Amino acid sequence: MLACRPTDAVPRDASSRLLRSSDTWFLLMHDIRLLRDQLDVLRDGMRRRGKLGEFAPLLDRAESLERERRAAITDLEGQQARRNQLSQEVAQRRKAGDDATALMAEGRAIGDEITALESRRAGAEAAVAQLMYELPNITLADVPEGGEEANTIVRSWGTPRTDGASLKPHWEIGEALGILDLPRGAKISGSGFIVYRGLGARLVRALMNMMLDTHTDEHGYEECWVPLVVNRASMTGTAQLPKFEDDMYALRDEDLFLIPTAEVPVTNLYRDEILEASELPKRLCAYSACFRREAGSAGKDTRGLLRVHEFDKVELVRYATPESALQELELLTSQAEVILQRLGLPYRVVLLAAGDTGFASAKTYDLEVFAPGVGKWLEVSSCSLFTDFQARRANIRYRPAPGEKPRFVHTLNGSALAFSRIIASLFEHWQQPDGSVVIPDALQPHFGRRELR
RNA sequence: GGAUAGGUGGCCGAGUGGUUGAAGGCACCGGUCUCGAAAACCGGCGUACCGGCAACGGUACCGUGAGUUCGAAUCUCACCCUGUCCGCCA
Repeated sequence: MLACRPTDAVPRDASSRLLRSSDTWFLLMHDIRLLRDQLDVLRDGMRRRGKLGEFAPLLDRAESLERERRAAITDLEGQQARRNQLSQEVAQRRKAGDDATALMAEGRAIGDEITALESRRAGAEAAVAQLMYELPNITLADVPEGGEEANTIVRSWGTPRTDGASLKPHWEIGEALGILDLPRGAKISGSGFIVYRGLGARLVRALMNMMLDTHTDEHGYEECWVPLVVNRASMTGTAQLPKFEDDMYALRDEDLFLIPTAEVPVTNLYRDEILEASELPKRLCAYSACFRREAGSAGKDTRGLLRVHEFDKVELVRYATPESALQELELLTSQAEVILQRLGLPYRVVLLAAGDTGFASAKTYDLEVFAPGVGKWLEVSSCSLFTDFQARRANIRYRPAPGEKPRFVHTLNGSALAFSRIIASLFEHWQQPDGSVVIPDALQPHFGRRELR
């Protein structure tokens, strides 16, 4: 139950609403109609991510499979209509006391055809779905084309310390103060697992309270405390699955996963529900531990707190109408920035280029804080607008007005903020020549002291 | 973990093999009435897919999946979830 390992399983969760039957076919990452009517939109989306070469053949295959799927449905439904008609006749004849054996025999034959057509439909459908699962979201028009090199710094705040040469990295500071115990973290769990002790542990608790208090009291978010273990349907709803299963910790005996971010449980809170327009924008926040295998990044940032398997984070989640979503991304980003400003840590806001934007995201701002001890900008927040990409998969809708048809919400989220890198930056930025670390004013009421020493 | 009762539309709730997409109620929308509102009354009101320019026609969906049958919300099996009782436990 508690042992963790990645699984290589394909979707098998009975509660998953995906890939089930034609009635839930619409629950896909993209509106399937794009494949028929606006293939060029999908193509252009992949091109902007610099992945047209990778995805063009896939799109062509998907397009023809989609045509096959519809042809199968047309045939299938024709036969089903015949069967329904026939059954009615059987019923009538029986009622009248007439013989119906010939009709029943015909019905059996139709039944066989239906079975065949059904598997043809299911085959085409599964094939299209599998291809569509591979397709990332389409980035918005104002997202720069290209890869990481096209990321754009949109603004910055504060001034990085310039005495970097004489500054220590956070792990030296933390260990010297006895508040960071990396060797014992490695002993009890493995490398990339952190033990905070004494004032270090208290600092984590203070950060949690400061961030949550700010977002609930000042920004109007509802505080949630959510499970750290979620099922496959939730992981699929926010698009961690099926593509990134290797990055997750999975439980051994049950089809459950440790969350990589509170985004997963919080966004899935309203999975398969229809909200009233008056409930939007929905504003939810949660503290959680986050678990990441970091498969494929071995050797990168191995020291200290920069890349760990378990870290803490306060997450902001919003459900918006499509009309207000873009504005709300700006708002959400600024709310995350407030925390950095209050901690007095210099940071910059980076608009990610299309190729660097996450799989499910349509537009992302990263917040990078400067850590002068290691001389690096650290990503401490990623604020994203997912348009309806997640809402389709998780089937989260709202009714624009009473009596109107439901529409998919637009989901957003952002860290505000990730603790471990904040702690790294905080140690390094606020370190003093005597080895102590000053606690920023805004944190003092939560922390109860003015310095670490 | 054991026993037991259940899972039906936005919500509640009828329905045990044949016009049941599903009675009834609530909510919601439109109307009558009213100075206005409430109440009352009348009408409307699920989701998705396929075909069609459209009007419209068709199909699927009663927790999930598989099966029996000419025909399944209704019968069978498996699984998931919920309630109740017992056991265990922070």
